[in-house]
Amino acid sequence: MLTFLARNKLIILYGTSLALLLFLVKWLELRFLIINHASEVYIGAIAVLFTALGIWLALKLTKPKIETVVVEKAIYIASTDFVLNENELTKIGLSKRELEVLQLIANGLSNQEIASRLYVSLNTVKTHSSKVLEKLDVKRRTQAIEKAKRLSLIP
Amino acid sequence: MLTFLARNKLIILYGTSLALLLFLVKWLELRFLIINHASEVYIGAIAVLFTALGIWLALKLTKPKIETVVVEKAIYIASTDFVLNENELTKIGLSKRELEVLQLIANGLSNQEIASRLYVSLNTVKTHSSKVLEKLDVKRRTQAIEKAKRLSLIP
DNA sequence: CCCCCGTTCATCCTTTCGGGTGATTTTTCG
DNA sequence: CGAAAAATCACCCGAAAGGATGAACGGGGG
Repeated sequence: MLTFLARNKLIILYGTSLALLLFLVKWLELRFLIINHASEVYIGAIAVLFTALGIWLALKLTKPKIETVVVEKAIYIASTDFVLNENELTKIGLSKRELEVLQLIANGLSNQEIASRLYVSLNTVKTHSSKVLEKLDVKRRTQAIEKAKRLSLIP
Repeated sequence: MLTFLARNKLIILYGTSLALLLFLVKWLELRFLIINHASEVYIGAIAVLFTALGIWLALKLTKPKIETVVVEKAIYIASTDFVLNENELTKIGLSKRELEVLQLIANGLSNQEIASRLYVSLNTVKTHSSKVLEKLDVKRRTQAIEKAKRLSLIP
């Protein structure tokens, strides 16, 4: 019931207004029929009155347009956690020992220092280091470091 | 003159319309005075006509109001942009050239490749490289890279 | 004018890295 | 169990990096 009133609010308003207007017209018509020689004033009044009514109705009936503007707001997230890229690791085929040596190289250790750290000989480290360069398809350890970080093999 | 017209555009338009309406009213009045017994129809027609005219005028004279609603949409972006740590750079005292060479070392270039890139001799690059190691207080370029990244001197 | 700093370049020498070749031992997997 | 892969080790040699020393030049500031 209330929804019916709300939905048809404009129609009811317009209908009531027209009914009132017709009543007003009839009433004015009867009064001016008595004063017969004043018909020109009567007509002029009606013209102005109903023009104003039309303007009022038009302003009431037009709804303002609603325009939605979407503004994208960038929120930056610092990503500092390293996650090993297992896919790349499998693809490149580094062994556990080779990856270990690569990490120590990237930490700035010399071959001899790595050998001491891992309790192996310098020759062993050189062998692993060479395999790392070969599998990463690079020419020197600085390139290996850069590529391994880029591929998320080392942090 | 033109500004007067532009500023009073509505007034002039409304006045002209009213003049036209009065003319129309007078004209209709003369025609319906001839057919005297049809005064009721005449009045009804005037009422409807001028209501429509008012509506038309209102639509022409008023622009529809546009209401703008701004909606913010959050977009999350991982922050990968490097920001140089100027404090550390000043503290360590690397020159522009030295920093440039360090960056190229970290990109995996050999000394000879850096020399070609910068149009200088290999000796010049070795000199800068040595100064970089000295100022960073490290023993080899892999250590320099690691430290420079840690201190946000290079991306 | 002198001093300092940055840039460039050279030379000599040492150390480290990287390529190549080969072998042995250990571990993993079908 | 046997084959393949991984790990370990050795040796030779050249390339590259790094240390030390020195010099020349230009620009800026006192």
